Amino acid sequence: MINSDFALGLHSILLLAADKDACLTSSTLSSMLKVHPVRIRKVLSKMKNAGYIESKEGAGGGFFISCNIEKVTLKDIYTLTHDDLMKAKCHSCCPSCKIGVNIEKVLDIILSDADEKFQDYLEDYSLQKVLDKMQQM
Amino acid sequence: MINSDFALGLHSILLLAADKDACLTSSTLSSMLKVHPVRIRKVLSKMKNAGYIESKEGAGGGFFISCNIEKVTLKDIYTLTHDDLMKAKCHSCCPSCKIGVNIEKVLDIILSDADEKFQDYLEDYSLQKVLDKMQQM
DNA sequence: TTAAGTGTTACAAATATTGTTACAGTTAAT
DNA sequence: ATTAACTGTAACAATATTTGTAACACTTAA
Ligand code: FES
Ligand code: FES
Repeated sequence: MINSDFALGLHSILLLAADKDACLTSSTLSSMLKVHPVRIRKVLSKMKNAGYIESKEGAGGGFFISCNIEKVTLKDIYTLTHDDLMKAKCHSCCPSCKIGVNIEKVLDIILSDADEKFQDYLEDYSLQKVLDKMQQM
Repeated sequence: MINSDFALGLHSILLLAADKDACLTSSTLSSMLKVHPVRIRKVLSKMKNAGYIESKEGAGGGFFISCNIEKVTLKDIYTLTHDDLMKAKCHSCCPSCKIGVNIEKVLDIILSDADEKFQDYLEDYSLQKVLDKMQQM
């Protein structure tokens, strides 16, 4: 459910959020996070499309924060980094079974409800709040 | 978060739960679920250790339900099929950063709280309740 | 005694994730 | 205007994870 794009994207955006004036290149982030620059750009491009950060091409370019970090939450990062809803990889099974007909449907309902609860929880954490929580430790 | 052992295990145990007298072999389940018998046995052996089902070796053997299906919940199946708690695959990053020091710790706290909420939700669904819900559709 | 099962390990194949290369486009500085 | 330092993307390679297979010891019923 939580994939590593989430961790990577969050880590990056927190780094940008921590200093509103910072303009970090994918190469800089890359060496900080020990992850390939191209992957950084891919993940950050989603955040860019969502309007959470901006990027500047060319020499002296890079990425910088462009959102209200009190408003953007972990839920936002979560949705951005997860294409499909949480879904059990159901195995195709005999449609003749009384069970088979509905099990996938039922699981989908239950899991998407659970996912909703999960996201509700994440929604309570703005980037700012996460940053604050880190200070307190 | 939800892996396919969960779906596979749940599907199997529901099949057993649906008929208390049924004794299904891994081979039968295998052809119903289109999954290799050995994998079925692996997943079911966990359920056996937990006491939710029993198995009988030798000719005429197989798996059958041995728990109160009003009591065993999706949470139980979930715990059984997930070794680690939900954990963000954090990338090792410079421990010199003010952020780096705590980001992993904070994420762990937040995610394990969220996981708890998620499991609380799953705990509401007993196997019986899932079976009932399937009838209603 | 044999056929039909489970239990478990070791290994192979398939799939998914991650890294790499390549290159077109953009910008700042010289 | 040329160059160096960037982003944006796509195609491909390497790695890691998941899933399937084969092998074999052990158990039980017929
Ligand atoms: S095998 Fe899925 S219910 Fe029949
Ligand atoms: S790179 Fe993770 S916080 Fe420094």
